[in-house]
Parts: sequence; C-alpha cells; structure tokens
Amino acid sequence: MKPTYYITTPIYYPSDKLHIGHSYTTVVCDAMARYKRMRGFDVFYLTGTDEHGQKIEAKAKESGVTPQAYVDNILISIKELWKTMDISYDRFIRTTDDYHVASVQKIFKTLYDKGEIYKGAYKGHYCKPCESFWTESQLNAGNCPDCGRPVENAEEEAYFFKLSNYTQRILDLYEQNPDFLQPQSRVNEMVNNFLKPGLDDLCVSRTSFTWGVPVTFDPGHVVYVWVDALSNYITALGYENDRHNEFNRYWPADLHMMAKEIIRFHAIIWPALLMALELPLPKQVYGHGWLLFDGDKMSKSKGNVVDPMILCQRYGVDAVRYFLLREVPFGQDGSFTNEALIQRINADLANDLGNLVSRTVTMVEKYFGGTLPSGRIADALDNELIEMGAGLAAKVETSLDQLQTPTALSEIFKFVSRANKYIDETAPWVLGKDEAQKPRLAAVLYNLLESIRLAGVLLTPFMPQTAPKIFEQIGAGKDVQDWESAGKFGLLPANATVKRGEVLFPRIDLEKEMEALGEMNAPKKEANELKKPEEPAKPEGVASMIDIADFGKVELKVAKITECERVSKSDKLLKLQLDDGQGGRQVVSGIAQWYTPEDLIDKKLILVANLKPAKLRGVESQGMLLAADVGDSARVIFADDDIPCGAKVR
RNA sequence: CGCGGGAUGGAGCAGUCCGGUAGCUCGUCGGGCUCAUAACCCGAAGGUCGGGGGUUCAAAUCCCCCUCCCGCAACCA
Repeated sequence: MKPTYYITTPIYYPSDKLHIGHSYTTVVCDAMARYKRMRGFDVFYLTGTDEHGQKIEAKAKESGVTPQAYVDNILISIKELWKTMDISYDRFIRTTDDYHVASVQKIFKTLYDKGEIYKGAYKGHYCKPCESFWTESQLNAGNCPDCGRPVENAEEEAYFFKLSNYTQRILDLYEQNPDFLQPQSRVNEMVNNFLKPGLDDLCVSRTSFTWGVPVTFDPGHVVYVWVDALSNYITALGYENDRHNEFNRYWPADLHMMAKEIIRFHAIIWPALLMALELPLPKQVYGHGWLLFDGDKMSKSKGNVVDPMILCQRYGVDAVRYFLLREVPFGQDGSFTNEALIQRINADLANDLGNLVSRTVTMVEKYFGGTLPSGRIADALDNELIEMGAGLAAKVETSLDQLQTPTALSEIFKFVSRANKYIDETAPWVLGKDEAQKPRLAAVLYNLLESIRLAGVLLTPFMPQTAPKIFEQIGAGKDVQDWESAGKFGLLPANATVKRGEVLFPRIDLEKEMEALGEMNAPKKEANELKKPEEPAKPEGVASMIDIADFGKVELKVAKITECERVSKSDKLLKLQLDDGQGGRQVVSGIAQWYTPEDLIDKKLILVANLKPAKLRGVESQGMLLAADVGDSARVIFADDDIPCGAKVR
C-alpha cells in the first residue's frame, strides 16, 4: 500500500476576493502535493473556505444579501482562481457545507459531554443600542467605541473550552516533537507569548450574531468560528459524518500549511481540541512568512493588494507559480514587486530555460531533420553535465523534503545554466559544418535533449503546464516523464523526434510593461499612491509631481479650535472641536505627544475639509489638520488670527 | 526595557549555530559566440559585513553596549 500524505491550506475567509498571499500558500501546497504524488504517495490535498462569522454577516448586510448568497458569490471567484492557477486539490470544503455543520455540532456536543466545554459567564460591557459586548480595553472613555454611548456591566452566558488544562501538554508536545511547529522561531513566539503566561480558557460560543454553526443543545448560541474552522481538517475526511470516508486513511495530517499570523490557532488551540477529542495530532504545522508589497504587509486598507488573477492572465500561470515558489525564501517574509516578477520571468524562464529548449530543438531540426541518428561519439566534455544531471533529482528531493522550494528550483536552474554553458563549450554550430563530426554532434544534442528532459520532469510539480510543453517539443514520451526517470541520465530514446513549438516564455519588455501596468492601475492608485511616478524631473525632496487639478481636489479651510481634549486611553490622540465657519466639526489628531489642549485652544489652523471621515480609537474624525514633520515630532501650522473661519486656502 | 524580525558591494539575498581566503542572483562595464527568445558564454569593477567596545594569533561569525528600519500589540488620516 502506498504511504499517505495529507496536506492542507487554511480555509480562507471569503469576505473579499483573495490576493497573491493566499495564492502563495496554496501554490506551495500544490507543488508539494504534486511532488508527493510523483514520488508515489497517496496524497490528499485539502483547501476550502471559512464562511461563518460576524464579519461576513456584516458584509452581507451591507450588500443587502443573505450571508449565504454573499459567500456563494465570492466562492465563484475563488474556485475560478484555483482553476486558473492549476491547483490540484482533492477536496474543497466550505464550512457552510451541511455535513461539516453537522459534524461540528457533534464535536461540540462531544466536548461538552466530556466536560471539556462548560457553560460559564462571559463578563463584559454591554451597549444596548449596538447590541454589542466590549472588553475593558475596547471601551472609549468608558463608552461604547461604536456609538459613544455609555455601556453597562453585563454578564452573558457562554461556553468555554478548558484550554487552560492544556498548557503543559502543549509545551510537552513542542519539547518532545521539535518538528511539530516549524520554523523553530515560531515555537519561541508561542512559548513566550502564550504558554509561559499560562493559557486561559477559551470562549467558544457567541450569542451576538447568528451566522455560524448553532449549538444544538442551547438555541441562541453559535460555535466560535475558529472551532468551526479548525474542525474542517477532520470533517472534510469524514470525521463524525457519512458524507466522506477518508478519516482513517489520511488522519493525522502530515502538514498544515499557513501564514504566520494564524499559527497560534493551529499550534495551540487545534492540538488542544484534538487532545480533548482524543485524536492523533497533525505531524507538522508550518507557519510561512508573508509576501510583502514594497515592504508592507498586504492589506485592503493600504490598497496594496495584488490580484493574482490579473498576474496569471498577463504572464501565465506557471510564471507566477514559479515566481512565488522561487523568490520567497520559505519560512521568511518575501517581497512582491512587479519588477521582481518580470525580471525573474525574463532571466530564468525566458533567457535560460525557454531559450535552452528553443536553441536545442532548433539545432536538432537544422542538423538532423528532427531525429538524431543512433551513432554517437562521447567526449570528456560531456562528463560534468551528465554527472550533474544524474545527481539532480536527489538534490531536489532533499530540498523539497524540507519544503524548500526556492532551493529546489535554484538547483534545477543551476543545471539549466550548465546546459547553456555546455553548448558554448561544445560549439555544435562548428561541428555541424563538418560531416565527419556528425556523430559527435549527435551526442552533444542528445545530451542537451536529455538535460532538458530531466529539468522538465523535476519542474513538473512547480510548473504543471510548462512541463508537458517541454516534453512535446523534445519528443519525450510518457515513460520518461515520471519522477523515477529523472534519477538517471540517458533514458530518452535515441530516436526521439523533436518538434519545435511556441516560445515557452516570451521575453517581457520591462519598461513597457511597467508603463502598461501603471496605466492600468492609475485610477485605483490615486488614493493610495501605490506607485511612485517615474522619472519626470522632480525637485529634490518632493514626493511626486501632481497637476493643478489634483491639488484642486483638496479642500483646505481655516478653522479655529474651540474645544480640545485628550482622547482617553490614548497617548497620541487629541480630540478637537473646530469652528469651520459652517457649524463646526470634530477632528481627531495624533499630536498629543507635542501639544497640550491648552496650547491649542483658540488658535487657528488649516483644515483638510473634504477628507473622508474616519474613526480613530472609536472617535469620529471629520478631517485632518496640517502639521509639519520636524525631526520626530510634528508642529501644527497655525494661521493668522485675522483670517476668518471657513476661509478657503489654496 | 511590550513581543518578534531585520541591517552584508547599485538592488535582492546566502554565510552567523560549529570563528580562519566575504559568496550567489539581478544590474553595470569589457570581451567572445552566432544554434537561440537582442537570448547564451567568459572576464572585470564594486563591500571599513549598521556603529562602538571586548575576547582571540585571527571576528560578518562569540560577548557587552548603542543606533536605525519593519511587522504585531484594535492609538499619528
């Protein structure tokens, strides 16, 4: 019987379309799944969506649809993305799937019956109009952070999981099983931040919203989303349900892969839940780094979200997959920029790999009409290439067994480079001029075709669409495409016939492409200055040039500070009441470190009057005041006292 | 002292655990080649390894102090 390999991505939260970070996790898992399948494992690759929770409920309400309709809609784009990116998952679970819901209900009940979950009281502050519970630290001056009205102390019935009982067992788990949580640095984080202080019991039910899995034995309660979500890893296999039947075959999971921000749930809560259920624990939880965009975490609010669908359409799926698997040092943060992506595509895929295939196939056609003769003469020049090729598979395996896709790819491309160099060393175009050298030429070209075949086989898990194209061009049949066949140099049949095909990876003109991208994104970017405008000579120290129309969008007015107070529990914010000549408004500004209310009262300043209102620390801010950065501090720009309030500044 | 990550030629990184010629990719410059996607191959320039102190025959690497950057911690609009 084949050994099994069960690998999972997190289930994603479909509150919005997915970004390149989600693609990253999913592509890494996909490459591993494909690799393991090629190695002969019985692989089960699971992904899905985590569809419950307050945020989805709220989002749906905003859009005026039911939560189910809302997630159904997002689901379409997610499945489309995975289809485009050639993600070979074996199952896609949605936490709204009926079998999952039923399983979670059983799990919750089981834990309750075992005494692992108990009914207690959740103490907090309640705001009646908002129907919301708040913790001490969330309050704003003792008031509701949402509406500002007073809150009352309240207790609410809730269910708790006895997580506190598991502190020592989790510590032991890390100790006895150093591979359980990787990379190692995450272990320290968990131990220092959560385990050493001791775990608290975890509140695992909610009554403040309804979009979740109902607790069967207590109407009004829904199961905490993380308990719901984490369970997917076993319900998808058929745990506590009849829909599926693979639990015994695949559990425990070999690898739960995820980005670093959610390892706490996977490395502490999840094993504790499994311990409580008396189930085996997953073999490994891996928290990979983030794809940073210009050094920042991707997030909707920063406007730096990269749409993987667009990248795939522009550059091809395999190019994007290659970039993700190659460029990001696994386990650490990596950065995404369009330049880096394009340069990677050009340097590795177009110049090295694509061009190698192209020049080799061309020569076989040109000198031998597409099929090499069997008479070949070897030379000492060939040894290095052949040796390297023969040892390549083992190196790739070593890297991949440690999940190091960048290292694996780098090994393969070192070999591709070596093959390019081999062409220079052997100078086939010289051999081609001399009829007597034909057998030698045939040997050279055979070695090249064989090298390409090896690279193609080993690249299959990473670039599932490109590999077949390569095989077709070099005439490699099915029997020399499997992983096994990459372990030996010289398996390509002597009479293989090449067939020149389309260019595998067209070279991209970096400059033109960046321009095109700039235009494409221009409308979106004006608000969040995603792209720094290039060239046009700009004065030193000025961020970028705008035209007068851009400036005209900003409405500046003189306003007088009538009241001013600190925002409670904030050491940086001041709340200002301003007379803007139109009835006044409230602005919150982060200048409390440098100004006291007394400094400011009755002074006049310049207000950005048409800034979108926002809440800072729960306090509404209807604009922004101008201040200058002076070293580390900020100095407000005051206006002369004789300028009337509401005067326009331009 | 909140937690964590980081600082190495123009850019991005490896090397740091287990001290001993500072390496890779891209870019730049020069050369070669013409089979190929203006691709390929060779060579060169370019680094006081964030700063200071210490240990040592010897420090990017070990010890101490400091500076700066970036996440996170529901506080700079």
